[in-house]
Amino acid sequence: MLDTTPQTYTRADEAFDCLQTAIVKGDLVPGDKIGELDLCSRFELTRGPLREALGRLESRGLLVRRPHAGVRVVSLSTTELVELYRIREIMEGLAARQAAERMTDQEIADLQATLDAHETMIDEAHGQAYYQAEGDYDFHHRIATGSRNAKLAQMLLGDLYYMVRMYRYRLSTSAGRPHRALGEHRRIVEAIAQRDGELAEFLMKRHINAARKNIEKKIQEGVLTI
Amino acid sequence: MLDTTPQTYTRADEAFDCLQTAIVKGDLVPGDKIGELDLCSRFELTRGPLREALGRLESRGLLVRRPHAGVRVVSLSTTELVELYRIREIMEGLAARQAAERMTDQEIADLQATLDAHETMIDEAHGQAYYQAEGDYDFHHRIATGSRNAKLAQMLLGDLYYMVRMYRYRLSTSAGRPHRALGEHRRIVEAIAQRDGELAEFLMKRHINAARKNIEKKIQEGVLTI
DNA sequence: CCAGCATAGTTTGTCGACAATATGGGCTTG
DNA sequence: CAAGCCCATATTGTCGACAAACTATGCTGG
Repeated sequence: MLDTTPQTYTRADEAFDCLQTAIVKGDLVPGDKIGELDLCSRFELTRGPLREALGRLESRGLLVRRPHAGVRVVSLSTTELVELYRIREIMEGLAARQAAERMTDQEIADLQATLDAHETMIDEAHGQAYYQAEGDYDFHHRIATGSRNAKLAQMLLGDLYYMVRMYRYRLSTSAGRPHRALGEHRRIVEAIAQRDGELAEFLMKRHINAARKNIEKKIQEGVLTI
Repeated sequence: MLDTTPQTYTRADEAFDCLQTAIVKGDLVPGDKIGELDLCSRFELTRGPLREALGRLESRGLLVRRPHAGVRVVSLSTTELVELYRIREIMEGLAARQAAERMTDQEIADLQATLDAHETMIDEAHGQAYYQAEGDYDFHHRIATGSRNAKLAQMLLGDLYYMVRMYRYRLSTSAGRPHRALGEHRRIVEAIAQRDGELAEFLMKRHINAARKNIEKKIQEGVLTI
């Protein structure tokens, strides 16, 4: 009885994944009402597991639900989106600090390899914001798990990232930003490799702060309308 | 259509509240398995709403669920409990900063009144750790909501506090700590009243840091065994 | 012509029963 | 006598139907 891997994928889990990806990909647009039986027919499942999944999504803040009145995808205001980045800033800062203290050498090497792959991706598909976003997500994902702080990783990966990604596809990254972001990533990894948690935290916070300011600028320019 | 208050309390919400309070109060002990129909008979409801509530609780990390194998209350290791306080430290620090910037004068006055009431509570029931805990909770609750950062408040009030409270009733506060904590609270509110966000953040972080160290000390002394 | 209300329709909340799967006990076998 | 296997049981996952509540349409009255 060493590896207990019953690993039964329940329909509710399936429904949860389907809905979450549908929301992130933008198939389910924020704001408009979505009926339960519409979702049932779309994802080939019954209302029981679906409702369970809806409850979970609501609890995570991706859906808002009013009794007897249906469920709709949460639509963040511009200020709420900015507030989200304020939270990211401190939480990812902590993650970077703890990652610097706790990541294995192997994990750090992998992380550096990831950045190399990321660089070629940017060079090849110059302007392709999608790959940039995925690479960026991968980077932050590894640091969150590398922190060895289960609750922190859960909050980042389970709550915040999905909300950020949900709005990211609209935020076409500005011209030279991918390269600049990559440089920032590189410096963060350097700090982690040197086991300098304090510096890693500082750099990560500044990195996310830059992203936040970038969004705020776009909002003020009127480029971004939510 | 000014105040849309249908506010229908659904059975699932009821189940959610019942379970959450039962977990926090310690009626449901961490670790041991709890059957669904046991819960149904205990709270007078059917399995449908119950399962929905279970999904929500699981999503929030208070329950851990294995398919076909039942559900059990999460049991934190000592390191996980300490990690929780690391997260609290930064998040409540941010909350204090934003509260200093955004709370209304009225809210600040109420907060000060709360501290006064809290002081008399401590004097009257000296040693009664329960009231201390509730007053402490009230204080942090007000600051979280006062931050005007919806997501931040949701994460603090919805996720972290319940987990902390779940373990708090075992952590009998040490002798002189209530008075010291009250003093720390006072200084935080002072900083908020002066609209000094930076100072408020610093003081709040130090306040929670002290609480964390207090717990770590007890763990090392062997007083606290989870 | 507009405002307010009653009603019909649709959607959600809830319930009970059926099917699938993990746990525990007894048995067989080395 | 111990270890591994098999089966029975109980619990969980899933489904379809009924009841309650909100939304929207049409009507009446001012």
